[in-house]
Amino acid sequence: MPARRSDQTRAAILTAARERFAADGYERATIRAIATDASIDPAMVMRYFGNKEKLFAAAAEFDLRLPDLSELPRDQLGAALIEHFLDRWEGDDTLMALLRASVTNQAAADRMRQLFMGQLGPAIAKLTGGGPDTAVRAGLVATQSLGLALCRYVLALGPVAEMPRAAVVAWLTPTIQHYLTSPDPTTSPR
Amino acid sequence: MPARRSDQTRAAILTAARERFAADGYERATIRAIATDASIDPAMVMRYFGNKEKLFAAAAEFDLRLPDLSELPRDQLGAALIEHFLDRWEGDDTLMALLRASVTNQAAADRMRQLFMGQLGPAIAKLTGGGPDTAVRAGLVATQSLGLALCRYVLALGPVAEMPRAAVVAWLTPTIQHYLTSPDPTTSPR
DNA sequence: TTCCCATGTCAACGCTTGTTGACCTACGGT
DNA sequence: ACCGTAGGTCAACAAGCGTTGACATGGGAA
Repeated sequence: MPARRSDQTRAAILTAARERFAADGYERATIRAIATDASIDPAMVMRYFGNKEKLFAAAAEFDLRLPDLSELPRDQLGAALIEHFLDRWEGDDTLMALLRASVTNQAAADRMRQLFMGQLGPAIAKLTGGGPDTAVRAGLVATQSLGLALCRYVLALGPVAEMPRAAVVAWLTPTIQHYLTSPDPTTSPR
Repeated sequence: MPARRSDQTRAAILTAARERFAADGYERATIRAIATDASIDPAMVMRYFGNKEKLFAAAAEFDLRLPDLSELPRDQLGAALIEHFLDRWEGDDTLMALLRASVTNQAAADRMRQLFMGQLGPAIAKLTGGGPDTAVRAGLVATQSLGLALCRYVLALGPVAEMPRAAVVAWLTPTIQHYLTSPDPTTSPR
């Protein structure tokens, strides 16, 4: 299939959509604004993507691209995961768009779930051997990762937003490491 | 000042507003829907609260009601804080409304910041003696607490949402304890 | 009773939104 | 040169929004 001339327009729309959804969330990001950013007519967006819902679905496609954790020394898992998350957050607004939208949009929330349960879950399963607590561990990592993103990038909570990247890694490493490798505290309360 | 008859209506509006903001976020929660829930006319909302912005400000008033942490044994701080947060989240939709709105609404984000920096910060300062890392510690506690709320109550991430309260406390206690009492890892890297 | 003000109702406004369909334009194959 | 079609423009639609102002009502003070 030859490269159509319209692919350029499609790409421009997707980029503008990602930026708007990331900055404004699902409902405040208007098709008109996205079209203006992409220097085209709003009707083009409809022609290429059908409706706003499908546009978001296309713009919010994302892959965590998790490295193979089973090849890492066990005590470096936490640091590696955080570094990777920070990498995936910066330089691409897709996760930002996903987070901002997932709070009020059902489809975005679904995709967020799929990201952390369907991608992070299996990656962790390779470490734990697929024990029954695997999903719980993935969920716990999600709470800390998303909480960090929320406070650092969305809410811009002073100290968290200004903290240098190295400090974030230093503080969060033990936490993630704990969720990944500590024995399940609910099976042996003491 | 005698109890006016309208106070009942005001209260009904505020309750309905909190529920709608909590369930739908700021923009999708409409004044018309709130008025219907409160069994009154939309114009009443305007008369009592001026506009949507002020209605939200009134509905989202909140106090963390943090206990005096300095009276607790140092090794029970983490568990006590989590228990308290879970208590404040359940049985009152205000925090839910605040979280859902703060992702797209500036005023809500401001209030969230004020909650965690202006209330949690000072409470932690009484523990650390007000060192320069106090605000950072408060921020870190915020990341884990809000991340938990996001995954458990908003996104309903399977395992995190279904985990019994006791399991949440058991898993998160070491994390919060770490943020509160561990020596700053950035000042002595090794 | 009379009057007044707090309380509440109603219909409409101006605006923005997602979405649609009719229309224009230009270029590549024949 | 012709023409079909991919690509793009334009104006308008219906619906929903926050918000407003004119109008009803009803109970307590005089």
